[in-house]
Amino acid sequence: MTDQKNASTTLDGAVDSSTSSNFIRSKIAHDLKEEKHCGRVHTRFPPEPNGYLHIGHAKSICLNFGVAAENSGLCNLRFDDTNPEKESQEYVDAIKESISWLGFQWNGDVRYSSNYFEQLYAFALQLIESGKAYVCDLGANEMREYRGSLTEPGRNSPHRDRSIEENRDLFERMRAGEFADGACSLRAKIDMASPNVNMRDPVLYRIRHIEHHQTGSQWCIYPTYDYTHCISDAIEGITHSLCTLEFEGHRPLYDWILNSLDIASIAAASDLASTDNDYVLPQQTEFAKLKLNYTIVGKRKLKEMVETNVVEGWDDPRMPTLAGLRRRGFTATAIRNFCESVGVARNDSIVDLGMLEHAIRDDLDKNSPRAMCVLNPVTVVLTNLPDEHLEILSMANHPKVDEMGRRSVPLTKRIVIDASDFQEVPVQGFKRLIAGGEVRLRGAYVIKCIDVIKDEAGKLIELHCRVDLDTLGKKPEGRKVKGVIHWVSEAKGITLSVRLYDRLFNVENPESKDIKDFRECLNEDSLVEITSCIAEPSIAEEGASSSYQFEREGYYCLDEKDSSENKLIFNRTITLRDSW
RNA sequence: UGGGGUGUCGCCAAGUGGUAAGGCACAAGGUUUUGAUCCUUGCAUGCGUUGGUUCGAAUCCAGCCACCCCAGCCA
Repeated sequence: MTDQKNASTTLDGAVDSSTSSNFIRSKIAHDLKEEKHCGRVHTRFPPEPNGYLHIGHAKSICLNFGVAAENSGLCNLRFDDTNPEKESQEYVDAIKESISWLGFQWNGDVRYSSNYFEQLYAFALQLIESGKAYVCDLGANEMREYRGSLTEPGRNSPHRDRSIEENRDLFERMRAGEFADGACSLRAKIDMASPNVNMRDPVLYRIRHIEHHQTGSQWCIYPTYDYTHCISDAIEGITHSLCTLEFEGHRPLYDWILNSLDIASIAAASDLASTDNDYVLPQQTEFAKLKLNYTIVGKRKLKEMVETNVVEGWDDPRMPTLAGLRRRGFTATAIRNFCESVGVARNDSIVDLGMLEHAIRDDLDKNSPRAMCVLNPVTVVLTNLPDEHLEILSMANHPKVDEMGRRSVPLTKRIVIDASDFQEVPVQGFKRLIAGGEVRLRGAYVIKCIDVIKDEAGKLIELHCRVDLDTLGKKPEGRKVKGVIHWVSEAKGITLSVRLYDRLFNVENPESKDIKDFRECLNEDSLVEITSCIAEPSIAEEGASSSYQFEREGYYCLDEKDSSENKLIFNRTITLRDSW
């Protein structure tokens, strides 16, 4: 397991404690008051290990772990691994890693639905014995025909009335491997005419002669989600089974399965068997998924983006995965605050990316040390300084937090400033350096541009400026200088690369049905790399932070994966707000 | 067209019959050696719509409209 200590990358690690009411919190409070589950609150986060976790999962994680913690309850981590075809150990590991990073600790050992395969099988036998399940030989296509449509009832399978003995025998032989994939399945005997198509004799078990990442070749029949999920919840003593809205129509099935089983046998198979709690069945409650504009959170599409190299991997900093956001420089605190601010409701909604951006700026502003880095360097010669001038200036690491200490910044005769901070003929409202004008060098002196040096083609070579030596730490006399720009010593600065990230898609809703292929709306400029940036030397010193606010530019973090000792690469997490 | 859901400010979202919280965004001021942060102010006579009940309705009732989910041996 990963270290939970470093879960939060912030200094204080505080998550906003201001929580607002939502219908799930209210329901739990109500259930507690009624002593519905003997005062217990036990939730679970149940991902299928078929991909990496993304920002949408973060909402569910925060909800499940959050409501448990708020009520002195527990939250399990359970991998819903009933479809080995799409799953892998790599995903299991990545998911655990992301949850820990977010700062949550699951109750006890990691669970797997596959832990319960033997119990699930026994319960299936129980259903067969009570005449509530049967083995059906219909193929997938035939089954679809028999199911009817949204407006027409289905028809009973010709195998629906097999005897209990025959069903038991067939099911045992399914397990024993006597049948090929798809040859038959175990189905619940409910109602082929139900207006809820989920209740038209759903499949409980299917045959798959395939290796499972947890159980190897032990099984060749695998239980379906609908059959597995409710029973797994019941076994783990889950009180509140929280899931997203699309499972709403499955709730009657969730309840049907649990109510069709002998409750004493469920209680006996459950984690609560050895306690003196009265056994109460879990209840499913649905909430709306988190969607973000300009973002795709569909696992299938994210996977496709990885596989077709639209991005460089699941942890590409442009990805909405937790691994990607982390590499981009998002903190766990920011993500948790964001999830809290978004709330939990039943409305289909698309949250504005601005909310996520606010959450990360808010956290980083409070906790990131400041440094100066010039992205597009232009040389400035401070003409009235001696050639060998070397002055060490002390600057605060944070403008408001003294405890973050100070750093040393060298000033030399030749420095660099950003190309965008100089305009020979300024546009209206420009308050940086202009020919003949003055500007403050952040943390240092006021300088005045006295000469603009160009080559024959008119291309800017360098700027000659005079330093007003009487302006260190004080305002110049008799005039006001409104502009402040950042700078770095040309000789003492260190060269590094910076990756500027932007949204991956240039349309608000890349998951909209009007868009056939997400490739149509890819933002070509989602990654721009600049390789000749110059930063103050403190960022490469022993014990330096891995994330900074590069003043006047934005928040950046070291890319640990691609940086090497002689080549630092910083990822831009987010720009500063820019109201100019 | 069957069933299940949802409609409160540009985006989230509280609100559960007593006269529309909050956040984001936006706008205007102020502070500032980051055009950042911070502070202050503004931002729904209105709660999909039409009727009804009531002294009083976003909240209750009826109709209508819009959108979402369900016809995998996926989850």
